[in-house]
Amino acid sequence: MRSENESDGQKRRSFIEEARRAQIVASAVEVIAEIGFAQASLARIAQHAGISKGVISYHFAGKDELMVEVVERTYGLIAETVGARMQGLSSATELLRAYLLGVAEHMRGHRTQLAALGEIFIHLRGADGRPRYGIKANEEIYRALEGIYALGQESGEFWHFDRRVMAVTQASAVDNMFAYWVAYPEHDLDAHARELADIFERACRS
Amino acid sequence: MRSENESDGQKRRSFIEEARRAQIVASAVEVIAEIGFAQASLARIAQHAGISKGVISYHFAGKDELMVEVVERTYGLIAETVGARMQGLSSATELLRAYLLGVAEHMRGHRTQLAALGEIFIHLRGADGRPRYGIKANEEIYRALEGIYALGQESGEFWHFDRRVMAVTQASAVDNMFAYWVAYPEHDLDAHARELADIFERACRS
Amino acid sequence: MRSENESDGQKRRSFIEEARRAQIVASAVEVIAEIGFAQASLARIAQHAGISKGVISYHFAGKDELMVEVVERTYGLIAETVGARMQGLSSATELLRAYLLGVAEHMRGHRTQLAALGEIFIHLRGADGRPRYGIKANEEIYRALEGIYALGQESGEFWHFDRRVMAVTQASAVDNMFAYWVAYPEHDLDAHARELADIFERACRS
Amino acid sequence: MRSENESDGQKRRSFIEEARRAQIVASAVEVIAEIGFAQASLARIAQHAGISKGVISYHFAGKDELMVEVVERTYGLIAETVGARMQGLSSATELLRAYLLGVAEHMRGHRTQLAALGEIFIHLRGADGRPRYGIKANEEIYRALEGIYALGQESGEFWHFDRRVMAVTQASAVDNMFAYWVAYPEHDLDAHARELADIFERACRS
DNA sequence: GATGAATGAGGCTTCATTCAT
DNA sequence: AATGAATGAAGCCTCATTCAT
Repeated sequence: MRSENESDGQKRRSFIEEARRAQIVASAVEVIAEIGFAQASLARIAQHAGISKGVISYHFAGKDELMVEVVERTYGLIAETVGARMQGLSSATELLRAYLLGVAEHMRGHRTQLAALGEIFIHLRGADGRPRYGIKANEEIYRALEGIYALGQESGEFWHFDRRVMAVTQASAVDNMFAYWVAYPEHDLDAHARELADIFERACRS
Repeated sequence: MRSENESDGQKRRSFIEEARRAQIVASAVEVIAEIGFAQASLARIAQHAGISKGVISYHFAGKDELMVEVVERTYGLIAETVGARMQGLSSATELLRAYLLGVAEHMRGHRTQLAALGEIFIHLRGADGRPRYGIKANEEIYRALEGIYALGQESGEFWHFDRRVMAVTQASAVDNMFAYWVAYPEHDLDAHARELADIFERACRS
Repeated sequence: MRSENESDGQKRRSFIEEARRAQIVASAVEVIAEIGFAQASLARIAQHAGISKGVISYHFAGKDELMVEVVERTYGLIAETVGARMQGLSSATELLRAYLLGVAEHMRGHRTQLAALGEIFIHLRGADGRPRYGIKANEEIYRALEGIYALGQESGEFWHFDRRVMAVTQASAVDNMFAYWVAYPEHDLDAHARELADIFERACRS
Repeated sequence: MRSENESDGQKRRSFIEEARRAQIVASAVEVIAEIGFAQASLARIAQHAGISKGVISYHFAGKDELMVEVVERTYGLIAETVGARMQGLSSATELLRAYLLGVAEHMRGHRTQLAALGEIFIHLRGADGRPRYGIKANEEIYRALEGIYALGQESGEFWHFDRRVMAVTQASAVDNMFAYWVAYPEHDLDAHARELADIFERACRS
């Protein structure tokens, strides 16, 4: 099993292995986005990639590792892109708007990945049977948003709402914006994001 | 199979059959809430109810029909209760607040059902493989909220936001409030609902 | 899964289930004796019994449970038969002879079961990967033999040898007598047992 | 494949190949002793040796050939060592004692190899599905012991017991002494061997 | 000589469903 | 009305072996 080599933190993956992993991840994304997590068996993912079922087992320790890698690759890209857009902004209002518009703009070009990500977040469970990415996995996002709110409340931009409730609300608004867009592809995602920015600006400002 | 009789819309179910269906539905709710939709096999539901696996097959055409019935029974109860609380109110602001507080109060006593409902909404798929209760199943709620928003916008209470976006946002805020509470049982649901009412009042008012 | 009912200690098995379990156990014994534990897949056991593979899964929680049941049924019968033959004897020498001759006589009519039992003892491993019936499973036999030796040493029949070493030696002598007989069916088992009784009488007597 | 050259009986192996084979054999011994024959896949043996899986396939015709080589190397060493210790002795009693003490002393320093050897003896099967080293593989030992017994019976040291039964018994006593020691590492192997020598002296002497 | 990659068979398990009683 | 029994498909995983580089 190739994947055991990772333990020392060094990337020991050959070029070809990296390519295969990427290919398999891409295939998984497409299959999951199309038929849903529960129906996305390794057999189907392999078939869609035009490879043997065993290849996946060779490159990944198991289905879980594959799914986690899908999440990491996809999610990492998002965080990177959006984070860059928020660089240099200082007012809480600007930060929130940049976040909303940025994440929407990035996702506009990655609908399949978005759909797959959502499926995995919802369905993937750990060996203990509990969701691997449940609500609790949002903690990082909640903290980040709460930080921005605290900034705004200190500067007087925002009123003294409960930051946790606001964070949960705003995060869910973003999640559902995407879910709505995945369900209704003709929906104008950018306009939705702008409207959301307006709504939360009003909801937060003092 | 008994269930074939339902097609004509008449209730032909005997008392005993009705009782069995209710018992099975209740068992399904508990099992799903505890171990999740994916792990809730008919065998486990039957075992938890203390009955034979075959009984479920006898009373329900299949697993799907059982799940649909779980949703209908549980969801119907909510709509009924919350609808009653909104009766007689006229201002849009009041209606929204009544809705938020009402649904939270009702759910506070039905956490198991809430958790099961969420699981089924997310997981259940039709014979075509597409989600049976996806975002599109929210259409009814969206319409209802949009109606209230239109009221408020006409009366001048609300500014002229995009009603669909606001509906999607508010519905998601409610859904996630519950999801958060299911994950963190010690979370103060009523306080969250009140805060949410404040937030959306600010977000909507002109 | 039927087998979950056992927990309360009551036998809730229907007649037909009991028959099936017996049939499956018998099939497992025959297959294991013939082709060995490692090759005895559930598929082959089912095929040899003329039933579907799923039937085994229905009646047994898993392969492990089946194997354990094979051991219990077979081993229990031996202990019962041999125990009865030793009843009423008092001198240590007599007890040892009765044990050796008794177990041999019983086994003479159960060679297939003996072979299967040996295979399972050697091969079966628990979930932790360690042998389920290793040497340590002989502890009970060792204790029983040591009891007899202690009797003989107190009465003066036996010299003061190390009881544990003698027990390990005698138990292994019996095990290998059977293994030899399984390998060489024409070998005279009863004569071997009588010779063994003579050998250990000389080895023990003071 | 290199190994095809062996057929003519000549050693055509290069130094490096010989080293590799020894390394692989050593790795196999360690892995088998630790996790058991059934779990000792080629992948694990290769990983433990720090080499690629393919190397094993390159140097050995298959898993079977590797296992056979493990046995031959390990077993050969034992026979050599113990044989040397018995050189020059003449009385049957002395020979048996030297054998028992010698093999125990040698094994005391080779527990890993002993454990691996036991695992292979028990598990390895030929292409026909029958055990490659079953009881029948003990024939050589039986013959050797029988030779000593014949010596003792002729010289009058021993009574006229059945030599085959005694050989099977004594061989099994030695095997199980080791198995017991592998299971209970703190067990005093040498003391066990001395006790065994006493026991069999009493069992054999006229 | 050595390696990484790929394969395909075979194993165990789970499960919704069907059926005879 | 209910049950226990049986089925067969599908899923994931392991592994010895083969092959191109």
